[in-house]
Amino acid sequence: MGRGKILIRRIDNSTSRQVTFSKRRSGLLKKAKELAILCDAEVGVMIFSGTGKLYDFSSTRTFLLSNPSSSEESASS
Amino acid sequence: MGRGKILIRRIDNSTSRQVTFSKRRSGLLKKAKELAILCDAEVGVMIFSGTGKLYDFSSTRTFLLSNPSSSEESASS
DNA sequence: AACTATTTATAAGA
DNA sequence: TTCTTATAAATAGTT
Repeated sequence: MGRGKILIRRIDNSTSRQVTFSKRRSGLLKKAKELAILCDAEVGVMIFSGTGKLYDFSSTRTFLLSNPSSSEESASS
Repeated sequence: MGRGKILIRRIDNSTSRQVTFSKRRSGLLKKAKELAILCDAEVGVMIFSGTGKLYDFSSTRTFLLSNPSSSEESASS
């Protein structure tokens, strides 16, 4: 999906890995949200970066832990 | 992403909704797996269909039980 | 952080 | 309902 085809294996270069993490994390959370809306499904996604930072999405407030500070609630995409 | 553009809102027709659920569920789980591998991230996805059936993915066996800040497996940069 | 050439996902159809 | 394919969307590499 880009200028070239890639193999699905760990990206060695840490800068590239970080950039890809940022792009794909956004894409995954967006698709999770779309699935929940389109199909009326309950969807939860949790992503921890290498440094332990959490990025998540939950289609319902009480889906996983009811954490009010979770990061992707009702963002526009 | 298909023969036509769609709006992101609940699909009324239940047959279409089911077909889309099946396709997009697969796509979401695939992308979750790719993110985990490419970026060495911990990723968990849970999806419940309207009938309550669970589809999930976890990049690590202990995903839901471990402390993210203490899991530093194979970090090399 | 933007851009765009390409690959990939997928909405409709068969 | 599994397979196809035209098209929308995601994104890899670039600037």
